[in-house]
Amino acid sequence: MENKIRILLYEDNRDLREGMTFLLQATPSLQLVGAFPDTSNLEMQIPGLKPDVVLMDIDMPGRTGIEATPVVKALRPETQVLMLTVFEDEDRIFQAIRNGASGYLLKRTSPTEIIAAIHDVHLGGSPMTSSIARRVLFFFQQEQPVAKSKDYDLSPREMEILKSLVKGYSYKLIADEHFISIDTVRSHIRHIYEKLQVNSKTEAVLKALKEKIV
Amino acid sequence: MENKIRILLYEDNRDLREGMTFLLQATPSLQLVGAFPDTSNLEMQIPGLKPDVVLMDIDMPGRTGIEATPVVKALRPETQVLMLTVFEDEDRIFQAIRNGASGYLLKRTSPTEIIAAIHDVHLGGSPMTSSIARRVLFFFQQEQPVAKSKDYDLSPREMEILKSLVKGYSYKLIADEHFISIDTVRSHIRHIYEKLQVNSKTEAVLKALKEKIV
DNA sequence: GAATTTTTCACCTTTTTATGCGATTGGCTT
DNA sequence: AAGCCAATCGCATAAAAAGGTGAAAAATTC
Repeated sequence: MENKIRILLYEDNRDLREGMTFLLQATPSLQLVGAFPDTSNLEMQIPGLKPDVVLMDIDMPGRTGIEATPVVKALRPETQVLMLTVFEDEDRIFQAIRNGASGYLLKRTSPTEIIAAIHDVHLGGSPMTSSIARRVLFFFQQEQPVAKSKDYDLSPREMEILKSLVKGYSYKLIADEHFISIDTVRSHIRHIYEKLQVNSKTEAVLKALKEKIV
Repeated sequence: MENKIRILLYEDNRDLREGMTFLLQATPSLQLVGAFPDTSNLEMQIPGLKPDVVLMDIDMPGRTGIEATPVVKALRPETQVLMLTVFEDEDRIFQAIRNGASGYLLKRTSPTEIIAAIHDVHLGGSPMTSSIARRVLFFFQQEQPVAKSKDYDLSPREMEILKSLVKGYSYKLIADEHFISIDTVRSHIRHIYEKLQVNSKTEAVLKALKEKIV
């Protein structure tokens, strides 16, 4: 069998910590390398214990799990952080995600699923309860209300040239990049302007960016 | 027992469709109200069959599942759409999500899990494979590099001019907008270029947008 | 109140863009 | 075979933008 997955647990509630410890130790594929009630020695423990997966409670005295997460990622980027919490509020979820957490489980998740989730993050997945996933998706849907990009019917070549414009290139550079003469670049850009209904590089670039035609 | 969950299936592959049909019909809590190889009659089927959950293949002849999803949500917002696909590429995932899909499963997901996922969406969750969840999370983490908006030390006036540049204005327009001479505009823009380390309007605009100094 | 920065303006030169009016080739359609 | 369009190139002109140099009033900082 391959090497055991090294687990480090941060959980302030003693009963929960001991319960989890028992669960983790009972699982042959996992190796619990530490279990602590707070993250005060995080800076020593992460490099020392080299965990593959950190199980992180959110509410802990001192530094919260959310605050500790980016520290873990900074100390050891390959370590995956799995948040474990009783709370399901939006703010915490997004903070944790932005801080680099790779998964987000509710504590009422069954032991079997927790074990499965640990394997999951270790394999590059992001386990989360489906209710949390829904919140994340919902947030996404809010984000980009306008995903429809009008069709300006640019030819393939014109599209390439437009992409170069969006890189901020001059006509000369674009010509070199595509091995065509500067007059050809002019020609293409003329057509692009017609189709996009603009008449300057800047306008074309802005339109391309705003309407995501690049 | 409560009412059965009404399922509508769109899947062009006949074997898969029949397999799914069998699976769904064998599940007492679900009621398959239709199974079609394409979405050509979507506009009739959704209001007629009133599905609670639509299982939507992504690749179908005619209208793809991604295109059909917003139509479903428009026709019947309370219907949950669950994408079923063999593909795991970023674009499709995000398109589907933005178009209103509530879950995203890979076809290799086991029957048990598919059934579980259906119950899940119906209860307001968003089941997705953990690998897809990872992509979604990763996208989130990318999103906000807001923290580091370098300080280019632009003066208030220069900032205003830069904003006008980002609107795509010409020197002349900017001069008019701010009631100053075109030479003054030039002067400001020169200073902006120096500070931003660029030497064209387009580059300045791109830098302003990318680094959010506007 | 002296020094510095910001904002304003001017003039001049060179480079880059925008636009008009061509043309040729090759591929695809009818 | 005729016609269309995409992609290539050329030349010419005008407009816009970039870059150099300088300078003076106004505001801010020290």
